[in-house]
Amino acid sequence: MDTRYDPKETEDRIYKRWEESGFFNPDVCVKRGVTKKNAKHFSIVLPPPNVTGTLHMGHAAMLAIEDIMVRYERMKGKKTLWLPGTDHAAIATQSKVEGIIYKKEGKTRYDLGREEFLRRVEEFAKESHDAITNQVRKMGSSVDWSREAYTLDAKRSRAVVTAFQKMYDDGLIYRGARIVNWDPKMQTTVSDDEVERVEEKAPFYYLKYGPFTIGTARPETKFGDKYVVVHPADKRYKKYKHAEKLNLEWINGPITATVIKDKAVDMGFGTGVMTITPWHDTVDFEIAERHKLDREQIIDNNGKLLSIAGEFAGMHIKKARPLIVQRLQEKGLLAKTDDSYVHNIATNSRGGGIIEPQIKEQWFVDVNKKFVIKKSKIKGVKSGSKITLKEMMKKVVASKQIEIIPRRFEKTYFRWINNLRDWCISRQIWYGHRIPVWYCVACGTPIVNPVIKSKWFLIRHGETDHNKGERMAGRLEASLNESGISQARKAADELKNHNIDLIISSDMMRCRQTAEIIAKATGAEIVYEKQLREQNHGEAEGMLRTEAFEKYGDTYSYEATIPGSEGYKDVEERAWKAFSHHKKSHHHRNVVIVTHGGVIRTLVKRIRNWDVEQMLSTPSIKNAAAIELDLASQCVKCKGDLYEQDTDTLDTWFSSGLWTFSTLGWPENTDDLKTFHPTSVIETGYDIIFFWVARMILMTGNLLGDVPFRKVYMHGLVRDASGRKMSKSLGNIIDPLDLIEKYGADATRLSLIIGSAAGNDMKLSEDKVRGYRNFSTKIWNASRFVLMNYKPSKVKPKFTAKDKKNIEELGKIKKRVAKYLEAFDFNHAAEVLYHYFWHTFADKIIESAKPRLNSENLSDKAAAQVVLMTILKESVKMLHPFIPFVTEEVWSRLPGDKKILMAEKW
RNA sequence: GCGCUCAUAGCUCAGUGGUAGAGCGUUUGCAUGACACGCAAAAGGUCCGAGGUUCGAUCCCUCGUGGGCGCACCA
Repeated sequence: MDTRYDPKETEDRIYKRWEESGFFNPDVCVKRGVTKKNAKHFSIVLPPPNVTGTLHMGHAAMLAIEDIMVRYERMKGKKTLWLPGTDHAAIATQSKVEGIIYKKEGKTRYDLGREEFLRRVEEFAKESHDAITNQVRKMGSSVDWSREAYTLDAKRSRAVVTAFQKMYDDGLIYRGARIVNWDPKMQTTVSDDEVERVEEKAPFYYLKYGPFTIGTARPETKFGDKYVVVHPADKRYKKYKHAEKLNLEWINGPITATVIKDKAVDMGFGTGVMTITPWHDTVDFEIAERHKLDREQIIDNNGKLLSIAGEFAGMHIKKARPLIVQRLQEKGLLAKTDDSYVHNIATNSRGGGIIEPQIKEQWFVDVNKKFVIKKSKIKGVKSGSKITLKEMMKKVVASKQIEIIPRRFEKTYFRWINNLRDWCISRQIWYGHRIPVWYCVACGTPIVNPVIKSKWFLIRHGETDHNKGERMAGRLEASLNESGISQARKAADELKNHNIDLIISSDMMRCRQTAEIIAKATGAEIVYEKQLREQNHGEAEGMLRTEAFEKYGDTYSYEATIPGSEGYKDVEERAWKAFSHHKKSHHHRNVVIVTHGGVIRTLVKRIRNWDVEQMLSTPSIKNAAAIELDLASQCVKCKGDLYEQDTDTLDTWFSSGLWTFSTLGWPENTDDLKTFHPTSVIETGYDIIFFWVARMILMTGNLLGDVPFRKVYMHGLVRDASGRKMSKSLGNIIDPLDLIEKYGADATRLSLIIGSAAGNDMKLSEDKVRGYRNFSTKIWNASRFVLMNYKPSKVKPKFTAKDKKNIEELGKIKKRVAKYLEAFDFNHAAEVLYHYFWHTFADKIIESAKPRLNSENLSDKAAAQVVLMTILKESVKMLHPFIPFVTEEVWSRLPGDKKILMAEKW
């Protein structure tokens, strides 16, 4: 044995041994007699790391703490499960991948299209996943890999859909138009919690608004402001009555303003007068709600001004602002400018842009609506009683059914719940769970999670030279040109993923060719249908559009205008008849309909229940573009049977909120669910108490009528040696893998445990890690010494009083450590052990044993040997949860049975 | 503005209603048959300030000072 312990040589080998032993899996522990069948359970789900990259020191701390708990409980004989997994982290991952692609290829997600973009994200997520699971192993985490889960895998997706449906049925999920946080950069809504306020210095303008002076930092929102609000108690504006109308000159000319009195106004701020923009401000929105005021959209989804802005319309707000100020100045409406104004602007914390509030139709979770809690396991709430999500969330913590460690975070928790508004759960990003709602194509009625009988695709043929040349090609035959062929191939490629059974195609050449390409890719049979032929243009066949237009007038009319031709009306009749007929006979098959631009327009008109005008004002779809429809049971409202799924995805926290039970097999009532839920502890950083902890409580309360966990243990943030947050921009990030490489996982773990209390941030320096690396070496060498002096003999040991005292002290240490561990005080547990092993065992007990080990008095010698071995064994066992690798390695070299240390009795 | 939190040795941090602790660092000895990633010693603190409760406060309470964090507002 070497005088230096080499973690690099040891750790991977030992982790492999653990994995192969199967003892990470509680079922194996029971089967192999390590755990009793009827033992109590101890379960933790690993807070799933985001697949946005690799693990940082915070994750390392989390893994260290959880592994201590888990190893301790396992050694104490509990049926112990630590369930690992990863989180798709929808918006964060998408944002990250979008950034990478843009940087590398200069392309946006729209350039790639939904399918290709998602493929790229999945690829990235896979790499992250592999890096993460490798790191989790390197840390020595005793997680049960056989149960590993991903928030976006099939089982978890099923849980998400089931959850959505139940909450929808309970009336807790609703769709409504409300003001939301819109991120123009990522083109999506974000939840209130994901909005991060950043300080900004901006000029503050005082504007003349009739007899009033109003202040604003955002003149570009002011176009539509026609309400002027003052506090009802403000004496300065006493002479203006509520609802009084005033005519005044504004940015783009004279307007009529209405005076509103509302307490939301802060009399002390600025002039105490404000105008409101309900469409783009939460407070203004609420004022408008209270007084039933008009709302008007000023800024579009891209941050550009709408037509209300007059000549500024179409301009980005950033560009428009100085011009608008200039205009105001020219009109004499600018009273003064304050350049020292500092305010907070809302940004999307997940790598997005500056938030522009918008009123949008979105899906929400209603936190104030009562629902019936059917089978309640919540203290103080009877089965069958009614409760709101907010009330339930408060109750479980107030009643101590869930204990938060450290206690002070309860206050933070309650505060958050009190301020909680309905949770916007729909996102316009692509990576995530599609919202499981379909809309009837004809009337828009929503249906949650319907049984889809089949998929129907309407696809236009690929390009021909006639298309390209803007020629009237109705019945005129033409074949695909080169780009038409490649368009068709691309379309066929995507259709491959949909198990196409049948292709119904127009029998004209351009469609036949397209259909054949699709058939080749999908293996589906083709049926030709004459009724799907393109509109007959009669005399005008072969003419340029412009020529025909001159000669016959409107060539796009509903009624036929060209001699010998069909109008759209005629096409609609035959095409719809054919479509309906095929739909009836092939409703159980996935069908691709290949036809022409004009035919698709008329079919879409029928399917979507449009009027003629709407059809005519909607342009033809592009060559080889497809419309995807789902066929399901008849719509309750209009009897239609074609549906489209909502294109939005769910907030990532919707799926992670189910984590404690979706990982255990819910909605199936599995053995795992019965055994391990509610979980014993959730251990996480205090920074995600709202995002995650609170939402798990919310979801579990509604879906299971229970709590997700008994205890919440929150660790602090890991900071650098001078207390700064570790971040890329500061360049002070310490990679856990580097530390492990240099000093070993044991040392890395201990340095994250000792000297840090629950909920308090910890500072980490390499010096500290080095110190604990030295401790590993100490254990190694002390063990070496005990071993090389341990020669079992037949002589009966004769123990001294000191020996007995030492053994007694060992027992006391054990009790103290256990007490600390059970109080989640890992810091002290580890410190006590550290101190005991080094300064009591190694420095005192071993030192004083040295002469006895060389003694001629054999029974005294034997006693010394036995005492040293006993203490060593016990110490190594106690230390194992903290520094599993060295202890396991030492254990394997001790005499006696060769059981694995992680499965020993503590 | 509301709330939380921290202030103890040079540094990083534990801690307790009764004479102050650890690691690292510093100083001084030691190549002592486990270990120099070590051993043996040592120096080093008005426990942020003021007041209060108490027989007694570093600890409990109040106020203050200075850091950190969260939430809300920001027209």
